[in-house]
Amino acid sequence: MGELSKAYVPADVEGPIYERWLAADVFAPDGAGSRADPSLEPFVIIQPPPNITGALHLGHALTFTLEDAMVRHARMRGHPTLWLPGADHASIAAQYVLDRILAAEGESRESLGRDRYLERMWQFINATRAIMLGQERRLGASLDWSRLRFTMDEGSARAVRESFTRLYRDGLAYRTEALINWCPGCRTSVSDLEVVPTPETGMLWTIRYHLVDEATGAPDPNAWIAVATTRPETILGDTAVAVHPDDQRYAALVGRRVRIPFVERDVPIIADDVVDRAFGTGAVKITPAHDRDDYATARRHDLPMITMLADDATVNETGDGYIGLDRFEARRQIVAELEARADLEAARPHEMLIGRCQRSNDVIEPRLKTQWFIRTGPLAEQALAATRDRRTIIVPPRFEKVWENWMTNIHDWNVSRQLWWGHRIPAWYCPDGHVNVSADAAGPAACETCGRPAAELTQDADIFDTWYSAGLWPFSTLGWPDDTDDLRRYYPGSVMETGYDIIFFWVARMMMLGIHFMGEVPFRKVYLHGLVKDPYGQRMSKTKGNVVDPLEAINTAGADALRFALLNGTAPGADQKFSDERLEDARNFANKLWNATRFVAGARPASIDAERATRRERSDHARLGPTERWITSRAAATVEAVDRAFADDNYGEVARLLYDAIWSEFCDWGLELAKIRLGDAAVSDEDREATWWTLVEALDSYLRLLHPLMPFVTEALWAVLPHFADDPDLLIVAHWPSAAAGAASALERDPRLERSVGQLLELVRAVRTARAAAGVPAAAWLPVDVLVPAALDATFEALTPAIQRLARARPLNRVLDRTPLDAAPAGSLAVVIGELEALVHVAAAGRGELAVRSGERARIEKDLAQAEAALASTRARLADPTFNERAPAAIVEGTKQREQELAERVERLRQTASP
RNA sequence: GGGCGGUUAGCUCAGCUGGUUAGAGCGCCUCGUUUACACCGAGGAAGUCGGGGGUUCGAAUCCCUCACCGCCCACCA
Repeated sequence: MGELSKAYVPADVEGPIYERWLAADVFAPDGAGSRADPSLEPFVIIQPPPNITGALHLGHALTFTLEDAMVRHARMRGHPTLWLPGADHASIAAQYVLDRILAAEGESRESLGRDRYLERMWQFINATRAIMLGQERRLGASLDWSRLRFTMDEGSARAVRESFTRLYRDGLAYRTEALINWCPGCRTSVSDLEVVPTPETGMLWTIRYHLVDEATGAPDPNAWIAVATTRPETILGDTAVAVHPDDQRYAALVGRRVRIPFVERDVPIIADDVVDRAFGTGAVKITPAHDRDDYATARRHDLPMITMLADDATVNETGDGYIGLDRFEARRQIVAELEARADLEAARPHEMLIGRCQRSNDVIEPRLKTQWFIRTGPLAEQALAATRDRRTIIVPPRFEKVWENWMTNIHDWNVSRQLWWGHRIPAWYCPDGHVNVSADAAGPAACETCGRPAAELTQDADIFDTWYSAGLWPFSTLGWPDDTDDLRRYYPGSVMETGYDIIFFWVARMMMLGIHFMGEVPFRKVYLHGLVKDPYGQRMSKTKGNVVDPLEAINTAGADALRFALLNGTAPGADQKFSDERLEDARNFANKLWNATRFVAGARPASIDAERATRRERSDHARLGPTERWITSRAAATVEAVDRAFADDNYGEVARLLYDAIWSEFCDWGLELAKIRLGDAAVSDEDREATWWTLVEALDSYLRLLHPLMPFVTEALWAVLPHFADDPDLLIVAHWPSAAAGAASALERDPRLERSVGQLLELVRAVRTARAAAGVPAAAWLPVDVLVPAALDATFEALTPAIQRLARARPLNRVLDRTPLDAAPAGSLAVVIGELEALVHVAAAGRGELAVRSGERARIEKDLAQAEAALASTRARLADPTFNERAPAAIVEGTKQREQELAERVERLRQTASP
């Protein structure tokens, strides 16, 4: 047995313990210290590799805590566990961050050039990655560091090239010119998911387009069609005006032509269902190259598509008179000019949704680009089939609907990014326009179509969307495309744990790519956690300044406290508010546990010497009193309840259960009861030892149960307890209490005993209440008479010293019949608990008059009124024939019993209220 | 425009498939130098379970509806 310092200082225990785990090599499924049973199914967590861009936030802390709890739980149950650490290169996010750092130094992407920029990026991310991994250790994450991976390492690169080549070969990757989301700030395309619809008040302008006179070919100054638009600058790219086919107002105009101002282009008026007759003027300008609807309309009508914006969102060479102007400046000038020409019919504020870049917040411009796309239709179908036939389940289930909806309406995935930090698209183009896609890092030896030598081929300048390599994570990290042992053993994963906010970004892509390349789902279960918000329910963000730094929380309260605080408030898929109070409460809990263990360690009977106390012994059953059996039974009940909560993936429930069991049961009652026998000189050594071993037994179980949530403090405390011969040195690899070979499986439930002891504990509570109500000094001894039914006889006898001490009740007299109670003297309070009745003689403490004094009388009368009301409603129910007829017998019986108890309670209280 | 979640004590939340008098932590009030812990212990005050309707012997729990808050999805210029 070891020693515990008087004060619990998390910082002193956490660091050294993590080092011990590392030294013992217990994290890896095949580590030297692993005690995994190879015949059990491996438990594999797929974790979202965090972005290398910076420090971890509380959301990460929740992720790591949940996953670590899952892994530790499975590890203790004997499963080989694999939790593979990693980092995501986060191309657009990383470039965004680095660009800002460079800007502060007066440099830029352009000034450095691709090679030097990437060099700089590696420096940057190597530094941030080290910080990030250090934070994961501080949190206690039991990741298998021997398998550390990165989405930009060679293994990922190979998987990216190989997978993309196969997708291309299978017709699931294609290159085409299409309308994509362009972020002028990031200078790249982004996926639909990265466009954030932002409500804004813009303007809706009504503009006149003059009809072209069919005879002269000139615009008619007196004839026009008015269109409504929120983006007048796109006039420069208009190639038609559309009206609804059934709109009588414009029926005669369909087929006529109008003159587009500034660019002086004549375009047709067409009819299309897409037009909403009720909106604006009922006529819409069509700008195919810069609007999603218009693009679709143009394709139906075979209209020309004119791109009028450059990459930096200035007007390009097609925009006569406005060339080089920023889009918003061009808009301003165009509106002014239209007004000057009297072609601006109206202008009014308009509420609308503007697409903004998730990263840079720039207004996204839809525009035409030639890019690579993944054909998601067939892939999504497979992913849907997998969730529908439950090969992968989603927790909580309500997200299945969201999943279904998204997967059935999925669009093809634009994977080209005009960025530098990421995996280069493995496509090479020959001057004749032939496309070569190659899994070879060096590219094809020659054009596969025309045989031109490699030197004449040029590789696509673009890189992949970050989520492409992330989507390969579950198998690229296990050696794919090679057929490795790891891949065979650890694919598919058991649980994919992540926040619900990246279900589409990441989970969906892993499912689609995993099924396609591996022929089987990448994971059996998707566990989604919620967002961690500030105490006011606001999303934490750097700009709001309400971000809680996990490291700071760890430094002030300890990693265990942070972990417990996060889990204590969690339910699958539910957001939680995080506050200092929560953290403090968790820290207090760790402290409580520390002190309870310190007490148990220090309470070792002298008859067990230090040497003997290094080996765990089973408590001698014959010597266990009701107290000991109660402690054991409650611990057994907790094991059962915790197992159920784990099975339900309800980690918040696990936390609550253990908090209550350890604090309110084990500490408040168990330890206090045990102190009686431990400190009683009249008790035999053997009995005292049995009591102590009982405490060790219960505490040992609680530490095991709590370990997945609070690994550090439990590991430190477990070290001071005696262990069985087959226990390991470290709790992290010790058996789970309910596991078959569990060291603590001797715990047994005894519901009848729990009820008996429970009633006596209630008696203690009632005496305390009476004492407080009557204003009896805490130190004073109160005489108490108790009427004990035969069934409670033995238990009462055994617990008498405990009741005396805990309630400060002395003399504690057993009375044999009710007579003394019926003749309750003034200055005595009657107490009725289940089968027990008692009289607390407060008068004996010099407070007799208080029993009938106004304050106490009001109190008793209130209790009486409550009891009478309860009795009345219970009787009313029993008098109802339909209740007796339809309610289950057990309920009816219970209600009858209740009626009896209430009647007696009312009688007692009446006597007390009016002596 | 669809869809999801939430609404329980001053605050943060538990209350599973309907069944005694709805619970916990924090905060608040009273008391406490009992040899694990004041990051503690004992006791207490505090809730018409968002509103309305329904099903049922019985509803915080199931159904309908309304209100408010939050989120997701969606091509109305």
